Amino acid sequence: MDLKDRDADASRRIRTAAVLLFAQRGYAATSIRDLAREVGMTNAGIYHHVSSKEALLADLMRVAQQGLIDATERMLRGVRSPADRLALLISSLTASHALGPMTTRVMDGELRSLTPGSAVRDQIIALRDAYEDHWRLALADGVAEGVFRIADQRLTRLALMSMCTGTSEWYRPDGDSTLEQVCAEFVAIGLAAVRASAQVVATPDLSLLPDFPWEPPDVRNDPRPAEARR
Amino acid sequence: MDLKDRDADASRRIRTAAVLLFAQRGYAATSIRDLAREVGMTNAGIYHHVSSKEALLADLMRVAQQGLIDATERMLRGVRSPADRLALLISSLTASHALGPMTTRVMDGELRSLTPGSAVRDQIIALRDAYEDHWRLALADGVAEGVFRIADQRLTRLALMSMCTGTSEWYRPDGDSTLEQVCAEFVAIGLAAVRASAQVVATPDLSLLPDFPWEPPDVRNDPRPAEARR
DNA sequence: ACCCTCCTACCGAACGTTCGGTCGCTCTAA
DNA sequence: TTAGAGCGACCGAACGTTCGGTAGGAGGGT
Repeated sequence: MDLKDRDADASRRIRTAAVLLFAQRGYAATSIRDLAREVGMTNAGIYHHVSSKEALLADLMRVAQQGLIDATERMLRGVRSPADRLALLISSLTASHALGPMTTRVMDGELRSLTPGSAVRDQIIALRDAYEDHWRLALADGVAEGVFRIADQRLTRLALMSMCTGTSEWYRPDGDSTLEQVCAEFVAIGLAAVRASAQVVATPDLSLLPDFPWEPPDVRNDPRPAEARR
Repeated sequence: MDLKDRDADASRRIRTAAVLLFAQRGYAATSIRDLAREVGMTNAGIYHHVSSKEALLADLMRVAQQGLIDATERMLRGVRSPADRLALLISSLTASHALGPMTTRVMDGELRSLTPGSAVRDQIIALRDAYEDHWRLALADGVAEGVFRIADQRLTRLALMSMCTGTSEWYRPDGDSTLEQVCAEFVAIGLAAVRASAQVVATPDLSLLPDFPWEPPDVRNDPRPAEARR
Protein backbone atom coordinates (compact mmCIF):
# COMPACT_ATOMS: atom_id res chain seq x y z
CA MET A 1 0.00 0.00 0.00
CA ASP A 2 1.13 3.54 -0.66
CA LEU A 3 2.68 5.13 2.37
CA LYS A 4 0.44 8.19 2.17
CA ASP A 5 -2.62 5.97 2.13
CA ARG A 6 -1.25 3.89 4.95
CA ASP A 7 -0.77 6.98 7.09
CA ALA A 8 -4.24 8.27 6.33
CA ASP A 9 -5.71 4.88 7.09
CA ALA A 10 -3.89 4.62 10.41
CA SER A 11 -5.01 8.10 11.42
CA ARG A 12 -8.57 7.25 10.56
CA ARG A 13 -8.50 3.97 12.45
CA ILE A 14 -7.02 5.69 15.51
CA ARG A 15 -9.72 8.34 15.48
CA THR A 16 -12.49 5.83 14.95
CA ALA A 17 -11.26 3.75 17.86
CA ALA A 18 -10.84 6.88 19.99
CA VAL A 19 -14.41 7.98 19.36
CA LEU A 20 -15.64 4.52 20.27
CA LEU A 21 -13.64 4.22 23.48
CA PHE A 22 -14.12 7.82 24.63
CA ALA A 23 -17.87 7.45 24.10
CA GLN A 24 -18.11 4.11 25.90
CA ARG A 25 -15.74 4.57 28.85
CA GLY A 26 -15.11 8.30 28.87
CA TYR A 27 -11.91 10.14 28.01
CA ALA A 28 -10.31 9.88 31.44
CA ALA A 29 -10.99 6.16 31.70
CA THR A 30 -9.42 5.41 28.31
CA SER A 31 -5.66 4.96 28.19
CA ILE A 32 -3.39 5.38 25.22
CA ARG A 33 -2.62 1.69 25.59
CA ASP A 34 -6.31 0.80 25.34
CA LEU A 35 -6.47 2.85 22.18
CA ALA A 36 -3.33 1.25 20.78
CA ARG A 37 -4.62 -2.25 21.45
CA GLU A 38 -7.87 -1.41 19.64
CA VAL A 39 -6.04 -0.33 16.47
CA GLY A 40 -3.35 -3.02 16.66
CA MET A 41 -0.39 -0.85 17.55
CA THR A 42 1.80 -0.14 20.52
CA ASN A 43 1.26 2.91 22.66
CA ALA A 44 4.40 4.46 21.17
CA GLY A 45 3.09 4.04 17.66
CA ILE A 46 0.04 6.13 18.44
CA TYR A 47 2.25 9.16 18.99
CA HIS A 48 3.34 9.13 15.36
CA HIS A 49 -0.16 10.15 14.40
CA VAL A 50 -1.24 12.21 17.39
CA SER A 51 0.63 14.88 19.31
CA SER A 52 -1.07 14.17 22.64
CA LYS A 53 -4.09 12.47 24.10
CA GLU A 54 -5.78 15.77 24.81
CA ALA A 55 -5.04 17.11 21.30
CA LEU A 56 -6.68 13.98 19.90
CA LEU A 57 -9.82 14.62 21.94
CA ALA A 58 -9.86 18.28 20.98
CA ASP A 59 -9.53 17.34 17.33
CA LEU A 60 -12.45 14.93 17.49
CA MET A 61 -14.62 17.48 19.24
CA ARG A 62 -13.75 20.40 17.00
CA VAL A 63 -14.41 18.51 13.77
CA ALA A 64 -17.67 17.13 15.11
CA GLN A 65 -18.92 20.50 16.29
CA GLN A 66 -17.90 22.19 13.05
CA GLY A 67 -19.59 19.44 11.04
CA LEU A 68 -22.82 20.00 12.95
CA ILE A 69 -22.66 23.73 12.29
CA ASP A 70 -21.97 23.27 8.59
CA ALA A 71 -24.78 20.77 8.19
CA THR A 72 -27.18 23.04 10.06
CA GLU A 73 -26.37 26.01 7.87
CA ARG A 74 -26.76 23.90 4.74
CA MET A 75 -30.18 22.80 5.97
CA LEU A 76 -31.37 26.25 6.95
CA ARG A 77 -30.14 27.94 3.78
CA GLY A 78 -32.99 29.92 2.28
CA VAL A 79 -35.54 28.83 4.86
CA ARG A 80 -37.26 31.91 6.26
CA SER A 81 -40.24 30.78 8.29
CA PRO A 82 -39.33 30.39 11.99
CA ALA A 83 -41.53 27.31 12.29
CA ASP A 84 -39.75 25.67 9.38
CA ARG A 85 -36.38 26.62 10.81
CA LEU A 86 -37.24 25.24 14.24
CA ALA A 87 -38.49 22.02 12.67
CA LEU A 88 -35.25 21.66 10.71
CA LEU A 89 -33.16 22.38 13.80
CA ILE A 90 -34.98 19.68 15.72
CA SER A 91 -34.78 17.15 12.90
CA SER A 92 -31.13 17.68 12.14
CA LEU A 93 -29.97 17.70 15.76
CA THR A 94 -31.97 14.56 16.49
CA ALA A 95 -30.82 12.75 13.35
CA SER A 96 -27.20 13.72 13.97
CA HIS A 97 -27.35 12.22 17.44
CA ALA A 98 -29.15 9.13 16.18
CA LEU A 99 -26.70 8.44 13.34
CA GLY A 100 -23.54 9.56 15.12
CA PRO A 101 -24.13 8.50 18.71
CA MET A 102 -20.48 7.96 19.60
CA THR A 103 -19.22 11.17 18.04
CA THR A 104 -22.00 13.26 19.54
CA ARG A 105 -21.62 11.75 22.99
CA VAL A 106 -17.98 12.76 23.00
CA MET A 107 -18.86 16.16 21.55
CA ASP A 108 -21.59 16.81 24.13
CA GLY A 109 -20.01 15.30 27.20
CA GLU A 110 -16.24 15.63 27.19
CA LEU A 111 -15.77 19.38 27.27
CA ARG A 112 -14.82 19.06 30.93
CA SER A 113 -11.85 16.91 29.92
CA LEU A 114 -10.16 19.76 28.06
CA THR A 115 -7.77 21.89 30.12
CA PRO A 116 -9.63 24.95 31.38
CA GLY A 117 -8.46 28.12 29.69
CA SER A 118 -6.76 26.30 26.83
CA ALA A 119 -7.17 27.74 23.37
CA VAL A 120 -8.80 24.64 21.88
CA ARG A 121 -11.32 24.49 24.67
CA ASP A 122 -12.29 28.13 24.19
CA GLN A 123 -12.53 27.56 20.47
CA ILE A 124 -14.87 24.60 20.88
CA ILE A 125 -17.02 26.54 23.32
CA ALA A 126 -17.22 29.32 20.74
CA LEU A 127 -18.34 26.79 18.14
CA ARG A 128 -20.99 25.52 20.49
CA ASP A 129 -22.21 29.04 21.09
CA ALA A 130 -22.33 29.65 17.34
CA TYR A 131 -24.44 26.54 16.90
CA GLU A 132 -26.84 27.49 19.67
CA ASP A 133 -27.27 30.92 18.12
CA HIS A 134 -29.25 29.28 15.33
CA TRP A 135 -31.71 28.07 17.94
CA ARG A 136 -31.79 31.40 19.73
CA LEU A 137 -32.46 33.22 16.48
CA ALA A 138 -35.20 30.88 15.29
CA LEU A 139 -37.07 31.14 18.58
CA ALA A 140 -36.63 34.92 18.81
CA ASP A 141 -37.79 35.40 15.21
CA GLY A 142 -40.82 33.23 15.82
CA VAL A 143 -41.77 35.32 18.83
CA ALA A 144 -41.08 38.59 17.02
CA GLU A 145 -43.27 37.52 14.09
CA GLY A 146 -46.00 36.44 16.46
CA VAL A 147 -46.08 32.82 15.28
CA PHE A 148 -44.56 31.42 18.52
CA ARG A 149 -45.91 31.98 22.00
CA ILE A 150 -43.09 31.24 24.42
CA ALA A 151 -42.93 32.04 28.12
CA ASP A 152 -39.14 31.73 28.40
CA GLN A 153 -37.09 31.32 25.23
CA ARG A 154 -33.96 30.06 26.98
CA LEU A 155 -35.98 27.50 28.90
CA THR A 156 -37.72 26.27 25.78
CA ARG A 157 -34.48 26.04 23.85
CA LEU A 158 -32.74 24.06 26.59
CA ALA A 159 -35.67 21.67 26.95
CA LEU A 160 -35.85 20.95 23.24
CA MET A 161 -32.12 20.62 22.79
CA SER A 162 -31.92 18.16 25.69
CA MET A 163 -34.65 16.13 24.09
CA CYS A 164 -32.76 16.01 20.78
CA THR A 165 -29.29 15.31 22.18
CA GLY A 166 -30.65 12.58 24.45
CA THR A 167 -31.31 10.57 21.31
CA SER A 168 -27.70 9.41 21.20
CA GLU A 169 -28.29 7.52 24.43
CA TRP A 170 -31.05 5.22 23.27
CA TYR A 171 -31.59 5.27 19.50
CA ARG A 172 -30.81 2.06 17.62
CA PRO A 173 -31.14 1.82 13.82
CA ASP A 174 -32.68 -1.62 14.24
CA GLY A 175 -34.99 -0.51 17.03
CA ASP A 176 -38.72 -0.03 17.20
CA SER A 177 -38.93 3.44 15.70
CA THR A 178 -37.47 4.61 12.43
CA LEU A 179 -35.43 7.77 12.32
CA GLU A 180 -38.21 9.49 10.39
CA GLN A 181 -40.72 8.62 13.11
CA VAL A 182 -38.44 9.96 15.81
CA CYS A 183 -37.85 13.23 13.97
CA ALA A 184 -41.52 13.67 13.18
CA GLU A 185 -42.54 13.07 16.77
CA PHE A 186 -39.88 15.41 18.15
CA VAL A 187 -40.84 18.13 15.68
CA ALA A 188 -44.44 17.78 16.78
CA ILE A 189 -43.43 18.11 20.43
CA GLY A 190 -41.23 21.11 19.64
CA LEU A 191 -43.92 22.95 17.73
CA ALA A 192 -46.37 22.27 20.53
CA ALA A 193 -43.85 23.66 22.99
CA VAL A 194 -43.76 26.99 21.16
CA ARG A 195 -47.53 27.00 20.49
CA ALA A 196 -46.73 27.37 16.80
CA SER A 197 -49.68 28.62 14.83
CA ALA A 198 -48.00 28.22 11.45
CA GLN A 199 -47.95 24.99 9.54
CA VAL A 200 -44.60 23.37 8.83
CA VAL A 201 -43.81 22.70 5.21
CA ALA A 202 -40.05 22.13 5.30
CA THR A 203 -38.90 18.54 4.99
CA PRO A 204 -35.42 17.72 6.25
CA ASP A 205 -33.00 16.48 3.62
CA LEU A 206 -31.11 13.79 5.50
CA SER A 207 -28.35 13.81 2.90
CA LEU A 208 -27.36 17.21 4.29
CA LEU A 209 -26.63 15.78 7.73
CA PRO A 210 -23.11 16.16 9.09
CA ASP A 211 -20.59 13.56 8.04
CA PHE A 212 -18.87 12.55 11.26
CA PRO A 213 -15.77 11.11 9.62
CA TRP A 214 -14.72 8.92 12.54
CA GLU A 215 -18.01 7.56 13.73
CA PRO A 216 -17.42 3.85 14.25
CA PRO A 217 -19.41 1.47 12.07
CA ASP A 218 -22.34 0.21 14.07
CA VAL A 219 -20.89 -2.50 16.25
CA ARG A 220 -23.53 -5.17 16.48
CA ASN A 221 -21.85 -6.61 19.53
CA ASP A 222 -23.47 -3.91 21.65
CA PRO A 223 -21.38 -0.79 21.53
CA ARG A 224 -23.59 0.83 24.12
CA PRO A 225 -23.57 0.42 27.89
CA ALA A 226 -26.24 -1.92 29.13
CA GLU A 227 -28.34 0.77 30.74
CA ALA A 228 -29.02 2.32 27.33
CA ARG A 229 -30.18 -0.88 25.70
CA ARG A 230 -33.79 -0.88 26.77
CA MET B 1 -17.18 16.20 69.81
CA ASP B 2 -18.52 12.71 70.28
CA LEU B 3 -16.57 10.14 68.30
CA LYS B 4 -19.71 8.76 66.70
CA ASP B 5 -20.66 12.24 65.56
CA ARG B 6 -17.15 12.90 64.32
CA ASP B 7 -17.23 9.76 62.24
CA ALA B 8 -20.63 10.59 60.84
CA ASP B 9 -19.46 14.08 60.04
CA ALA B 10 -16.33 12.86 58.27
CA SER B 11 -18.36 10.36 56.26
CA ARG B 12 -20.78 13.07 55.25
CA ARG B 13 -18.02 15.48 54.24
CA ILE B 14 -16.32 12.78 52.21
CA ARG B 15 -19.52 11.96 50.37
CA THR B 16 -20.38 15.59 49.77
CA ALA B 17 -16.95 16.23 48.31
CA ALA B 18 -17.16 13.03 46.26
CA VAL B 19 -20.48 14.05 44.73
CA LEU B 20 -19.03 17.46 43.88
CA LEU B 21 -15.83 16.14 42.29
CA PHE B 22 -17.43 13.19 40.51
CA ALA B 23 -20.04 15.53 39.04
CA GLN B 24 -17.54 18.15 37.95
CA ARG B 25 -14.64 16.07 36.63
CA GLY B 26 -16.13 12.61 36.37
CA TYR B 27 -15.37 9.55 38.48
CA ALA B 28 -12.36 8.36 36.49
CA ALA B 29 -10.74 11.79 36.50
CA THR B 30 -11.08 12.15 40.29
CA SER B 31 -8.40 10.58 42.47
CA ILE B 32 -8.67 9.56 46.07
CA ARG B 33 -6.01 12.19 46.76
CA ASP B 34 -8.16 14.90 45.14
CA LEU B 35 -10.99 13.80 47.37
CA ALA B 36 -8.78 13.74 50.45
CA ARG B 37 -7.47 17.24 49.78
CA GLU B 38 -11.03 18.52 49.43
CA VAL B 39 -12.02 17.20 52.87
CA GLY B 40 -8.70 18.04 54.54
CA MET B 41 -7.34 14.54 54.97
CA THR B 42 -4.71 12.28 53.49
CA ASN B 43 -5.58 9.56 51.02
CA ALA B 44 -5.03 6.95 53.72
CA GLY B 45 -7.49 8.66 56.01
CA ILE B 46 -10.24 8.32 53.42
CA TYR B 47 -10.00 4.55 53.64
CA HIS B 48 -11.12 4.61 57.25
CA HIS B 49 -14.54 5.67 56.04
CA VAL B 50 -14.78 4.04 52.63
CA SER B 51 -13.89 0.51 51.57
CA SER B 52 -12.95 1.41 48.00
CA LYS B 53 -13.35 4.17 45.48
CA GLU B 54 -15.84 2.15 43.45
CA ALA B 55 -17.86 1.23 46.56
CA LEU B 56 -18.08 4.93 47.38
CA LEU B 57 -19.46 5.69 43.91
CA ALA B 58 -21.88 2.80 44.09
CA ASP B 59 -23.09 4.00 47.48
CA LEU B 60 -23.74 7.52 46.21
CA MET B 61 -25.60 6.21 43.17
CA ARG B 62 -27.68 3.67 45.03
CA VAL B 63 -28.85 6.11 47.68
CA ALA B 64 -29.64 8.76 45.07
CA GLN B 65 -31.60 6.38 42.88
CA GLN B 66 -33.48 4.97 45.86
CA GLY B 67 -34.26 8.47 47.08
CA LEU B 68 -35.73 9.37 43.72
CA ILE B 69 -37.88 6.25 43.75
CA ASP B 70 -39.12 6.89 47.28
CA ALA B 71 -39.94 10.51 46.53
CA THR B 72 -41.75 9.54 43.33
CA GLU B 73 -43.88 6.98 45.12
CA ARG B 74 -44.70 9.47 47.88
CA MET B 75 -45.81 11.96 45.24
CA LEU B 76 -47.87 9.50 43.21
CA ARG B 77 -49.57 7.97 46.25
CA GLY B 78 -53.30 8.00 45.68
CA VAL B 79 -53.12 9.82 42.36
CA ARG B 80 -55.17 7.90 39.79
CA SER B 81 -55.50 10.07 36.70
CA PRO B 82 -52.75 9.32 34.17
CA ALA B 83 -52.49 13.01 33.26
CA ASP B 84 -51.95 13.93 36.89
CA ARG B 85 -49.42 11.15 37.30
CA LEU B 86 -47.49 12.20 34.22
CA ALA B 87 -47.49 15.80 35.40
CA LEU B 88 -46.15 14.76 38.79
CA LEU B 89 -43.48 12.56 37.20
CA ILE B 90 -42.30 15.47 35.07
CA SER B 91 -42.34 17.94 37.94
CA SER B 92 -40.56 15.74 40.41
CA LEU B 93 -37.88 14.53 37.99
CA THR B 94 -37.23 18.08 36.83
CA ALA B 95 -37.16 19.52 40.35
CA SER B 96 -34.91 16.73 41.58
CA HIS B 97 -32.40 17.51 38.85
CA ALA B 98 -32.67 21.24 39.45
CA LEU B 99 -32.15 21.03 43.21
CA GLY B 100 -29.67 18.17 43.22
CA PRO B 101 -27.63 18.75 40.07
CA MET B 102 -24.42 17.18 41.33
CA THR B 103 -26.05 14.09 42.78
CA THR B 104 -28.23 13.53 39.73
CA ARG B 105 -25.38 14.03 37.29
CA VAL B 106 -23.44 11.31 39.05
CA MET B 107 -26.57 9.15 39.24
CA ASP B 108 -27.38 9.57 35.55
CA GLY B 109 -23.92 9.53 34.05
CA GLU B 110 -21.57 7.31 35.99
CA LEU B 111 -23.16 3.91 35.57
CA ARG B 112 -20.44 3.09 33.06
CA SER B 113 -17.83 3.52 35.79
CA LEU B 114 -19.14 0.56 37.78
CA THR B 115 -17.55 -2.81 36.99
CA PRO B 116 -19.74 -4.62 34.44
CA GLY B 117 -21.47 -7.59 35.97
CA SER B 118 -20.88 -6.50 39.55
CA ALA B 119 -23.72 -6.94 41.99
CA VAL B 120 -23.99 -3.26 42.88
CA ARG B 121 -24.16 -2.28 39.24
CA ASP B 122 -26.94 -4.75 38.54
CA GLN B 123 -28.76 -3.55 41.62
CA ILE B 124 -28.59 0.08 40.54
CA ILE B 125 -29.76 -0.83 37.03
CA ALA B 126 -32.68 -2.64 38.64
CA LEU B 127 -33.50 0.49 40.65
CA ARG B 128 -33.41 2.55 37.48
CA ASP B 129 -35.73 0.12 35.78
CA ALA B 130 -38.08 0.28 38.74
CA TYR B 131 -38.13 4.07 38.50
CA GLU B 132 -38.79 4.05 34.77
CA ASP B 133 -41.66 1.65 35.28
CA HIS B 134 -43.62 4.48 36.84
CA TRP B 135 -43.29 6.37 33.57
CA ARG B 136 -44.12 3.32 31.49
CA LEU B 137 -47.21 2.66 33.55
CA ALA B 138 -48.48 6.24 33.50
CA LEU B 139 -48.18 6.45 29.73
CA ALA B 140 -49.69 3.02 29.15
CA ASP B 141 -52.61 3.80 31.47
CA GLY B 142 -53.23 7.09 29.72
CA VAL B 143 -53.37 5.33 26.37
CA ALA B 144 -55.55 2.52 27.73
CA GLU B 145 -57.99 5.02 29.20
CA GLY B 146 -58.07 6.97 25.97
CA VAL B 147 -56.85 10.23 27.50
CA PHE B 148 -53.42 10.09 25.81
CA ARG B 149 -52.80 9.76 22.08
CA ILE B 150 -49.22 8.53 21.68
CA ALA B 151 -47.59 7.17 18.53
CA ASP B 152 -44.73 5.44 20.34
CA GLN B 153 -44.79 5.24 24.13
CA ARG B 154 -41.11 4.40 24.51
CA LEU B 155 -40.15 7.28 22.26
CA THR B 156 -42.31 9.72 24.16
CA ARG B 157 -41.02 8.55 27.50
CA LEU B 158 -37.38 8.88 26.45
CA ALA B 159 -37.94 12.34 24.99
CA LEU B 160 -39.63 13.64 28.12
CA MET B 161 -37.17 12.05 30.51
CA SER B 162 -34.24 13.54 28.57
CA MET B 163 -35.88 16.93 28.82
CA CYS B 164 -36.26 16.58 32.60
CA THR B 165 -32.82 15.15 33.36
CA GLY B 166 -31.14 17.78 31.20
CA THR B 167 -32.18 20.33 33.80
CA SER B 168 -29.21 19.43 35.98
CA GLU B 169 -26.91 20.82 33.26
CA TRP B 170 -28.22 24.36 33.15
CA TYR B 171 -30.57 25.22 36.02
CA ARG B 172 -29.40 27.81 38.52
CA PRO B 173 -31.48 28.80 41.55
CA ASP B 174 -30.53 32.42 40.96
CA GLY B 175 -31.20 32.22 37.23
CA ASP B 176 -33.88 33.76 35.06
CA SER B 177 -36.59 31.16 35.63
CA THR B 178 -37.94 29.95 38.94
CA LEU B 179 -38.26 26.25 39.59
CA GLU B 180 -42.03 26.57 39.47
CA GLN B 181 -41.86 28.15 36.03
CA VAL B 182 -39.59 25.41 34.75
CA CYS B 183 -41.83 22.66 36.06
CA ALA B 184 -44.97 24.31 34.74
CA GLU B 185 -43.46 24.75 31.29
CA PHE B 186 -42.16 21.19 31.15
CA VAL B 187 -45.50 19.80 32.28
CA ALA B 188 -47.18 21.78 29.52
CA ILE B 189 -44.75 20.38 26.95
CA GLY B 190 -45.24 16.86 28.28
CA LEU B 191 -49.01 17.01 28.17
CA ALA B 192 -48.86 18.39 24.64
CA ALA B 193 -46.57 15.52 23.69
CA VAL B 194 -49.21 12.97 24.73
CA ARG B 195 -52.11 15.03 23.32
CA ALA B 196 -53.68 14.91 26.77
CA SER B 197 -57.35 15.66 26.66
CA ALA B 198 -57.78 15.68 30.44
CA GLN B 199 -57.09 18.70 32.60
CA VAL B 200 -54.34 18.43 35.18
CA VAL B 201 -55.35 19.18 38.72
CA ALA B 202 -52.46 17.71 40.69
CA THR B 203 -50.00 20.18 42.16
CA PRO B 204 -46.56 18.86 43.07
CA ASP B 205 -45.66 19.11 46.73
CA LEU B 206 -42.01 20.09 46.60
CA SER B 207 -41.51 19.07 50.21
CA LEU B 208 -41.89 15.47 49.01
CA LEU B 209 -38.84 15.73 46.75
CA PRO B 210 -35.95 13.38 47.41
CA ASP B 211 -33.46 14.43 50.03
CA PHE B 212 -30.11 13.86 48.40
CA PRO B 213 -28.13 13.72 51.65
CA TRP B 214 -24.75 14.53 50.11
CA GLU B 215 -25.65 17.19 47.59
CA PRO B 216 -23.04 19.92 48.08
CA PRO B 217 -24.31 23.29 49.26
CA ASP B 218 -24.63 25.54 46.25
CA VAL B 219 -21.11 26.72 45.63
CA ARG B 220 -21.40 30.31 44.52
CA ASN B 221 -17.93 30.19 43.06
CA ASP B 222 -19.29 28.40 39.99
CA PRO B 223 -19.56 24.71 40.69
CA ARG B 224 -20.46 24.06 37.07
CA PRO B 225 -18.26 23.78 34.02
CA ALA B 226 -18.17 26.93 31.97
CA GLU B 227 -20.18 25.52 29.11
CA ALA B 228 -23.21 25.14 31.35
CA ARG B 229 -23.20 28.70 32.60
CA ARG B 230 -25.07 30.38 29.79
C1' DA C 1 17.60 -4.66 -13.46
C1' DC C 2 20.25 -3.36 -9.54
C1' DC C 3 22.11 -0.93 -5.47
C1' DC C 4 22.24 2.75 -2.33
C1' DT C 5 20.29 6.19 0.33
C1' DC C 6 16.53 8.42 2.43
C1' DC C 7 12.26 8.59 4.87
C1' DT C 8 8.57 7.12 7.62
C1' DA C 9 5.66 4.09 10.19
C1' DC C 10 6.20 1.63 14.03
C1' DC C 11 8.36 -0.99 18.04
C1' DG C 12 10.76 -2.14 22.68
C1' DA C 13 12.02 -0.14 26.57
C1' DA C 14 12.17 3.10 29.64
C1' DC C 15 11.25 7.80 31.84
C1' DG C 16 9.07 10.27 35.91
C1' DT C 17 4.57 10.63 37.83
C1' DT C 18 0.31 9.28 39.69
C1' DC C 19 -2.91 5.77 40.57
C1' DG C 20 -5.82 2.81 44.20
C1' DG C 21 -4.79 0.72 48.20
C1' DT C 22 -2.11 -1.08 52.62
C1' DC C 23 0.48 -1.04 56.94
C1' DG C 24 1.88 0.45 61.34
C1' DC C 25 2.31 4.21 64.15
C1' DT C 26 0.57 8.44 66.84
C1' DC C 27 -2.58 11.04 69.03
C1' DT C 28 -6.87 11.99 71.21
C1' DA C 29 -11.34 11.60 73.25
C1' DA C 30 -13.95 8.85 76.27
C1' DT D 1 -6.59 2.33 79.51
C1' DT D 2 -8.44 1.56 75.28
C1' DA D 3 -10.56 2.11 70.64
C1' DG D 4 -10.28 4.15 66.56
C1' DA D 5 -9.49 8.40 63.51
C1' DG D 6 -6.02 9.97 60.95
C1' DC D 7 -1.10 10.26 59.22
C1' DG D 8 3.50 9.17 56.93
C1' DA D 9 5.54 6.01 54.27
C1' DC D 10 5.15 2.86 51.08
C1' DC D 11 3.58 -0.91 47.45
C1' DG D 12 2.90 -2.67 42.68
C1' DA D 13 0.67 -1.22 38.76
C1' DA D 14 -0.67 1.83 35.35
C1' DC D 15 -0.44 6.36 33.49
C1' DG D 16 1.13 9.80 29.40
C1' DT D 17 5.06 10.52 27.01
C1' DT D 18 9.86 10.08 25.07
C1' DC D 19 13.76 7.98 22.80
C1' DG D 20 16.79 5.15 20.04
C1' DG D 21 16.38 1.80 16.90
C1' DT D 22 14.55 -1.02 12.89
C1' DA D 23 12.09 -2.80 8.90
C1' DG D 24 10.77 -1.80 4.51
C1' DG D 25 8.73 1.01 0.82
C1' DA D 26 10.08 5.17 -2.21
C1' DG D 27 13.09 7.39 -5.33
C1' DG D 28 17.21 8.31 -8.01
C1' DG D 29 21.40 6.98 -10.38
C1' DT D 30 23.50 3.62 -13.11
